[in-house]
Amino acid sequence: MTKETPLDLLRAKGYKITPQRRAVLQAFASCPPFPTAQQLCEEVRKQQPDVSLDTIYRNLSLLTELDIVHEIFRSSGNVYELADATHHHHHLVCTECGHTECIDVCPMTDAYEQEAAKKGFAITGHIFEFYGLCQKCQQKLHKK
Amino acid sequence: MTKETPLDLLRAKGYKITPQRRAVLQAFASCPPFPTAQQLCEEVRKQQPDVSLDTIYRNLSLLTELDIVHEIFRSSGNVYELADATHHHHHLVCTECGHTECIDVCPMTDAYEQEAAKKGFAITGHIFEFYGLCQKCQQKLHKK
DNA sequence: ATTAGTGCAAACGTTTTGCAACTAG
DNA sequence: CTAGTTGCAAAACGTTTGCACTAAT
Repeated sequence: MTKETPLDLLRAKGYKITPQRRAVLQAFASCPPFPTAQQLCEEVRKQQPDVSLDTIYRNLSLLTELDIVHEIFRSSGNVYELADATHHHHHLVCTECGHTECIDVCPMTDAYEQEAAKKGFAITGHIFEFYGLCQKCQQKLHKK
Repeated sequence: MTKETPLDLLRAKGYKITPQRRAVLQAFASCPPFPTAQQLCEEVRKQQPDVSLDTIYRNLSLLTELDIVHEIFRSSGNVYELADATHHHHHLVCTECGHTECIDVCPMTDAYEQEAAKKGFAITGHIFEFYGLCQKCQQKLHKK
């Protein structure tokens, strides 16, 4: 029942703990929710001005592979969230401004797994996202 | 109860019916399901060799805006589907090869709308996608 | 010492843009 | 006629790659 930290997991898999890697993980705490690679990079650069954006990308893709972070596709660049910190949830995304909030519901059931299995699919994950207009954007559009 | 065709809708909104636009709409029929802009372009070029890819993009974005087609984000380039032809459904996507199938279930309920409304969101749409491995890719990975 | 990780620069693929020419209504 | 549409070329954007150098183990 010991909780494995991201760093433990990296070590366990034989990856090195570099200052850059530490910083990427920490950056999530001080970034807006669902940061882009860019935003994370800017955050990391406050501590380590010389990190390169590609290092951020490389680490994000490693962390995604290890399921330490989740990568969420957006038409205008992907965003990330720390996996372990958050319990399972889904998102409300404003189609105007991109503002994102979490919503504590999940429709996933065994029935879907079975439905998928009929087609030969083994489900490993799912996304359920709502698109709409946040309050601000509703007002803005109303005035026009 | 008259069914509005995509062309009617375009006309009604004051957009012109160009050969390129017709061809894009037709291309969906002869393309693999969930084509990319590239694939649609190649299909259109069989009839009209000189269409430019940007015209395809411009039309897809217009058609998406009018909800005639749906744009689905993928990390490796977005894909499209004709909205009207298909009843409401969701997708199974293979994370290895990208193979996509439809699944005839939808968990959307009023309860979600209300939950979202509490946070000031007006929901306009949603996506529910399952990720996993298709049969082929399961076998392939098993052999390794 | 060894292997993994880094920064740099350049490349990549998708999508968007400005513009002058064209065309459907 | 004329507003909307096109093709072209170039750019923008997020992301990935090859390489020689550096650093964690």
